[in-house]
Amino acid sequence: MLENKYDHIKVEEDIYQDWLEKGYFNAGDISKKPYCIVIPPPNVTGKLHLGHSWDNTLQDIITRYKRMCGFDTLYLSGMDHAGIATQAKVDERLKEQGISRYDLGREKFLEQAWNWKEEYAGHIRNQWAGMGLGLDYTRERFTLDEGLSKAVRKCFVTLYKEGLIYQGERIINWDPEALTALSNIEVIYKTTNAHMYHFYYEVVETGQRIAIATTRPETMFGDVCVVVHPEDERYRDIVGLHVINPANKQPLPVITDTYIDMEFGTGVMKCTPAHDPNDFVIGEKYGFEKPVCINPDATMNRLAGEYDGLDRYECRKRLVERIKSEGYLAYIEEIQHNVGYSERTDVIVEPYLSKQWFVEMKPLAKQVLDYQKDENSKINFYPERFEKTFIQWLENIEDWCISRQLWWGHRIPVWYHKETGEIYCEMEDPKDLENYIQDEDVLDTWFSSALWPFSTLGWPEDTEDLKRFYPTDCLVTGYDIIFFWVARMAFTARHLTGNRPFKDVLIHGLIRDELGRKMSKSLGNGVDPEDVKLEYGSDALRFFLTTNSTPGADLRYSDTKVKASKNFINKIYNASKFVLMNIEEMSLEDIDLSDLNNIDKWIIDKLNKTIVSVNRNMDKYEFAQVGNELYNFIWNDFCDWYIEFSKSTLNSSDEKVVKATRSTLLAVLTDIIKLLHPFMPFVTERIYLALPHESESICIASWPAVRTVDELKSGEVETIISIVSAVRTLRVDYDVKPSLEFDITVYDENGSLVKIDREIGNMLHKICRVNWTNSEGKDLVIRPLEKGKLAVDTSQIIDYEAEKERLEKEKERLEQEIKRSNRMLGNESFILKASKEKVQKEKDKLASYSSQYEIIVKQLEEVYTKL
RNA sequence: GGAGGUUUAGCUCAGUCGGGAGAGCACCUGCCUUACAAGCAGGGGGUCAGCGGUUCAAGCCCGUUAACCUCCACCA
Repeated sequence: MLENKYDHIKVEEDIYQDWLEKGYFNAGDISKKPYCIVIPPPNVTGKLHLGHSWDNTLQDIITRYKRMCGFDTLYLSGMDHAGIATQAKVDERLKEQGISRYDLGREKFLEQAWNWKEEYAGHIRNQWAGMGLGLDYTRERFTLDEGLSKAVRKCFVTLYKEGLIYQGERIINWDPEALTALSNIEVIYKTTNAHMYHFYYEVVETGQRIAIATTRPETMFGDVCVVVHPEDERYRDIVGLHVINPANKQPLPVITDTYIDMEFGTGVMKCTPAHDPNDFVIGEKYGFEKPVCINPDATMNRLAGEYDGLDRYECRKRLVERIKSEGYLAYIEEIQHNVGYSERTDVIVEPYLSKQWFVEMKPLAKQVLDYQKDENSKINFYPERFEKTFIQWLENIEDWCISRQLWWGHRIPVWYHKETGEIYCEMEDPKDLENYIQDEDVLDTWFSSALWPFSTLGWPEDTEDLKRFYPTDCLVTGYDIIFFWVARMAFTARHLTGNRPFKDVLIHGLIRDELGRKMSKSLGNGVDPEDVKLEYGSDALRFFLTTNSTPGADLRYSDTKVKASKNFINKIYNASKFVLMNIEEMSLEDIDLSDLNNIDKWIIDKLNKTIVSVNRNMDKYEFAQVGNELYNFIWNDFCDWYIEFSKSTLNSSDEKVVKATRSTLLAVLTDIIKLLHPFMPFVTERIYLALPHESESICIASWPAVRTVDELKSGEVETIISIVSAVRTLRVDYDVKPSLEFDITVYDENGSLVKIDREIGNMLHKICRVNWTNSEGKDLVIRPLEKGKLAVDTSQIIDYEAEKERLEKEKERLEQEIKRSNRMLGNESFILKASKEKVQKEKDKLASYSSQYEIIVKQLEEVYTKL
């Protein structure tokens, strides 16, 4: 039995633990077809936020749906070591204790990091439990575990041997706080107020001055030349001569290159090959040295002379002052330009010449792009437009810097021979390990994430799980990580497994606060899923998250909408209570749908249509549609009409009628909670177990199928509904007190009296007293129905003036409709070109309008005689 | 500079095959009717951003303008 009042905390407690103990989420029934979604592994850096709740609920909905549809469903659990992010957190914790990671050393630091991981993995699992996620924990993986480390190594060694991973000295993005290289996409460009410094450079040979601009004067200690366009008349005379670098007084050769844009600035560029990617290319091209003048921690080095050891910005400040005092500062321009910041540490990234490991992306990207042209093996994006984003990025891809100067991560599987310097890169460690030194660096976190869909299933071993569940069926993730993750999984999968990593990608947006702002720590506008869960329940949060946006769109958190979801759940709970208290000791075997009355058949028919449509939309990941349909069916059709009708039929003296109603109530409710289960697993389980049930848990119950019942007489229930609605409206129009009596007569479209069903009588009885008599000849209010009309004796209360106004208004509306309809039907092209059904439909409408119009006009005449 | 998105009721958003504009919340009126006041019944409210085109028919397709948003690239 259900508790009298719906209490989400009580309903949601204990259920999850039971599910886990029974092992419903553990895949392995090989008699069924497999279905697999791997969880996007959350970082073990902290608690999960609302974005995770959204992402995970979508995955959970799909897998619960598939499980009920009879698939051997694997929703694979796992977490990500999150290199930089976690290392920063552990650093921070150590700092609170007054120690740095260098005090500890690599080994001890990693111990700390593993402790951190265990701690946060526990928090994360608790949060998953709170959200009700049907994860298979027996297969849980961690990006740094043994198996995945092996996969990472296999990937690295393979690509290395194919020449697709290489070591090179390039300009990379350097994070001077984390002291590591970053990939291009880990740099966030922000428009920043800055200065453009224009300095004078004196030509050695002639003494003339030219102006050159820079935004980063401190890098001038690394300048090797100045460059002008070969066709630039202004500088023709000084090409081949030298200018004095005002920073260090060293002469710089003036060279030409067509890279220079004559229109930009003064048309002269200083070239700093070690601190700028474009300058690097020029430096390479002309064989210049590439002097580095900044240290990894963003202080200046010896090349900066008197500024040696100073922070880069302090150096900039002092250098500019000095140059100014020496008379070589032309002017300082206030500008706005894009400055790169580290995604993780938010410090300004330094473009920096450094020896790093790279993946050559062009050939790998090409494989994916070719593959996207094959309808049968491409990755299908939902919504489709994100495929374009994906493709454009791959088409313009640059090599991926994968080495990181961190400790927390996969150590690069490369050893250097101590004497020969020869490189060793194999699956096994070198036999004579003492003769080698391993590369100090670790791999980008995304390098291991890129293998996630197959590494978690056992790759590179040819495991049963890999054979069975790979390629996975669907990946659910936000559009913000298509580049970081989706694209990289696509190419590793294609190259290493010869397959797509997943058939479908369902993309969602970002979750925002009530005002549409991104949720962030600095704004303090984050909403904690735990708080929402406590106040409204996990089911309500899940229903809100998944039925309030279209795929790919952002979602605003809305307290009132979560509350509305909770109210919906309460409605279902109460409806279930009603059903339970009316089905007596009924069991599933007692359900008999063979002899139903029209209203029973009507709700079953509505249910059938709902099931068909829900299935279609579930398969398209259109969960907002599903939510809407279920909401309308349950609230409007089932609760507002069917349950209300049932209050009458349940009291019937005819046993058959009672049985049919009970059967229908139970059958429909059972299907309703099954249809809702993926969205709100807790409350539906609670109700399911309170009802007579087939399975020991709704998690493993079967998805509803369309039920066959005797054919429904079309339109009859709609007619009843329209009569009831018409009377209700009348009652309000005339402000009828419940004690007043109505005499009501209903005529069909041919003007014959319609016999009123007991159900209608009972429905109306709740709002006013109704007598079903032939009331001809009395003072009547007439209201047209879609077919036929309704006559009500309201002689005691009628207000002819008000009635006239209402009728005039209705007459006008009908006139408009008739006009519109006539215009359409009078249009030859419409008759000729529109489908037969459309034309017939329009004719039917016109007929209905016309008959209603006639009724109104006649009634209006009546009313005018009374005025 | 390139790409994409958004614009529909007071607010937040749906709108599938092109065929009479929808929901939730808010608002107004009346109801504690024995599942539910977290509720019931009734109601008001829209130039579907503007302009043009295609079509018998456009919120939907095409073009264009505007405002806002996002991503990518980025120049001394």
